[in-house]
Parts: sequence; C-alpha cells; structure tokens
Amino acid sequence: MQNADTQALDDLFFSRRTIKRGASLYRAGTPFQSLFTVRSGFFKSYVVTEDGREQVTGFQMAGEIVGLDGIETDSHNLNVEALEDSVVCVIPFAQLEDLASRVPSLQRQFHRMMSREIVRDQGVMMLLGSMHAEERVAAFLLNLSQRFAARGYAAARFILRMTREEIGSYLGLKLETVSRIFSKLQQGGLIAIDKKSVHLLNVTALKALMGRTT
Amino acid sequence: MQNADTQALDDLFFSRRTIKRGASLYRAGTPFQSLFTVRSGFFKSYVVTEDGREQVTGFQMAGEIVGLDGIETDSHNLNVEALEDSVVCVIPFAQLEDLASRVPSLQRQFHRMMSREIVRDQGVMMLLGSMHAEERVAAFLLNLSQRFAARGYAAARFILRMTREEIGSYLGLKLETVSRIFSKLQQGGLIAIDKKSVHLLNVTALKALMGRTT
DNA sequence: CGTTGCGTTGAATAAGGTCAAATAGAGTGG
DNA sequence: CCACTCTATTTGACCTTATTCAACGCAACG
Repeated sequence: MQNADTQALDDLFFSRRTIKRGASLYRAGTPFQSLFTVRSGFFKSYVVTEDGREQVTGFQMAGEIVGLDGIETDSHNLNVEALEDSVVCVIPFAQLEDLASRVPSLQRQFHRMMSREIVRDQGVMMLLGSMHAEERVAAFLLNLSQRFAARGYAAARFILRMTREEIGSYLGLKLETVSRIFSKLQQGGLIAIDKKSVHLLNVTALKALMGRTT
Repeated sequence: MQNADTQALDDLFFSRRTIKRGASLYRAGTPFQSLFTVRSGFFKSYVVTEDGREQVTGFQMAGEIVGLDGIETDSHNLNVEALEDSVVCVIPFAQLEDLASRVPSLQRQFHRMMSREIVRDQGVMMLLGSMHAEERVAAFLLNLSQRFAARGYAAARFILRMTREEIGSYLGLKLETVSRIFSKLQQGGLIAIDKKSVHLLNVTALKALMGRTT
C-alpha cells in the first residue's frame, strides 16, 4: 500500500542489507533498532502462538516498510522472512526519530506511514471478519494487483511469491480451500493461474465478487 | 491495551467533549484534525463497506486513544460511536506534532502508541485468522478483563457495553454463535453471564480454551 | 398494554475443514 | 544428465463447524 511515501525515507540513504530466500529479516522477541524499507524482493510477516500456530499478517514488496511492530516494546512482535532473495534499506530508528523532530515534513511522512499501516490492518480485519472465502481470495488478488501496479509492474500478470498455505494463513483459510477457489475462478474465466503465475482476466468481475451481498 | 502511556497526553490537558450514547465521535470520510483519549465511557469503532456490511474493528475504554486512523489521509477511515455516555479529551493533532518535535519523550510516547495499535491489530488478525469460535469468545472476554484490570476495575466482573451482534462483528461470528458460546461457557462453569453482565469464574480454563490445539 | 430491540435456543443447511491420494516440479547427489 | 526425494498443488469424499431461518422470551418504553 505504501506508495511514494517511503521515498523520503529512501532518500536518506542508509545502509543496505541482503536477505536470502527463506532467511529472517528479524524474529519476534529480538531487540528493535531499525526500520527497513524493501528495496527489492518479497517478504512475509507472521506471528506464532505458544501452541505453534502460525498466522501470516502481511506480505511486503518493494517500496514498503517493515519493522513498525517493534517500536512499542523495543523488541519485535513479528517474524519477517524473505520469500525470495531481497534487499532492504536499514533505517536506525533513533536516528529517524532525531531527524524527524528536526524536519517536520519527515515527521509528518513518518506518522502517515504508521497510520497507513493501522488502516491497512483494519482492512484485513474487515476481510477476515466479514468476507467469504471467495471474496477473500478475490480481494487478495486485487490488492496484490494494485500494489504491483503502484510500483510500475504489470497489474494483471504477476508471480505469487508465497505458497498456497501462506495465502491461506493470511486469509484465514486452509490451503486446500485457496487452491479450490483458484480453480473455480479459473473455470469461471476470471483468472488464469498456473502454479505461482497469475493472470487476472476479468478484474471487473473480481471486484464484483468482493462486494457481493451474500 | 493502552496503559499509562496516554497519561503523558492526558496531562497536556486539552479540551473535553461529551458524546451521548449512540452518537458518533467521528465518521469515516470526515476531516481529521484531532486525536482523542477516552476519559470515561465506552466506544466502538467500525468500517462499512459499499454494500453496507459493517465490521467492528475495536472497542475503546477509558485511558485508550482514538483517531489514529485519520493521520494517513487527513480524513478518518473509521466510524467511532459511543456505546454509553462518554467523555473524551481532544488533542489537536497539529499541536501534538509540534509539541512532539520539541519534547523527545513525548515523541517517543506517541510513536509507541501508534506501534501498539499496529501490534494490537495484528493480534486481532491472529484471532480472526486462526481461532475457532469458542477460542475467539474466550480471547475476547480475557482481553476485556485484562483491560479493565489495567484501569483498576474488577477483572472478573464487568458489564458488556456492546450487543451480541457487535461482539459477533468484531469476532467474525454471527450473533447467534456468540450467544450460544456464552451459554456453553456458562454451562461449563467457566463464566456466569446474565444479559450484559459477565462474571469470569475460571480464568485458567478460559486461557486453556484459547490455546487449545484443535 | 402493545411495540420494539435484544437475547436465547432449536433444526436444517451450507461453507469450509479434514483426510487421503495422485501429480508435478524443484532441488540434490551421483 | 538422470534418478531420487521432497515439497507444493490439486482434487475428491466425507465431516464438522458455524450460519441461516425461525420461534420465543424478556425488559424497556411510549
């Protein structure tokens, strides 16, 4: 969802860090020191309960920010893992706060970014709380599409970096359900999907699916 | 979830505003100018989709903060409504930002607060995405209990300010399901519930319910 | 009192979940 | 390069859970 907002931060040009596919950017419980903006690649963030259940809370792509969960307690509350080889820009938080207090526009920018994260999460709550499986999957695809488009990638054709299980976890569905719905959408001619590569054929119909009053 | 954090803000002592039961503190789409801390009373926040579905995104009680959703776009994304006659403290945001940039501890406080909101939302996502109806209700009661306790009220005995339908919306369940689960928990001796007044009889068992590996 | 909103409960139904099997790739080591 | 393994995905059959529909009770209120 973040658009040009992170630009201001990126321009500060802090150090970079490379994270290999499957590796963690940070883990829950570890000390919080920096925020990260994704330069390239793809991440998932998730929480794990005591009893071992894992809930994906979001996917982050280039241009988006990661780490806001750590500010509250000075230690991270989420796990963030690269779904492909990725590069992030490291923004030491102390430095950012200091700078923000002296540059009002940066402060503003930063606050907007946090607020956006809150609003985004509430959108997910909406999705999880009041949509049916099919609507969730449609919403998920459209959201990805929109984010890719916002970054100059093709809106209608993209690669799913995550597994069906991760999608399911994010959407509050089982992986089989996700798979079935993909198949169904394909049969309906709304999308073409082969493994990880998706092609949105009928965006209008997908949007209609989302808003259906079941 | 907010504890003494809002204290720093409250101490700034901005103007107050009274909201009658059923009245809105603010509505989605209206311009954002201020944050609010709840001095007394009880609120619900919710979003509405184009097709009219309503999703409750949270309940706010004394000591908690409201309005963070408005920062991003300078207009509110949520609706906030009083569930009983309430009083809030109005904090003009421009003033807060200005002050924060000059008082590092206040800046820090404010950032923590936003981060806490993000973490809280992710907790709700966990709840909605990976818990069963019974676990959700247990989690809901325990969460309320904990928040009441944090404010010096009785942890085991409190009044539900919201209807079954609002609870259901928040938990991603239908009101009948919520009602049934209350009845079941009561039969199991975990709680005593009569209309809006709840008494938690076996907190340990409720916690166990939450963490069950179904 | 009648009405209205909220809550409870039962019976039937539908939506997703679970279990299981088959297939297809991707990555690995020889 | 090939065989082998492991993981991801798809699909079917069946089952469980929560929803839907409906009836009823209760309390507040004009």
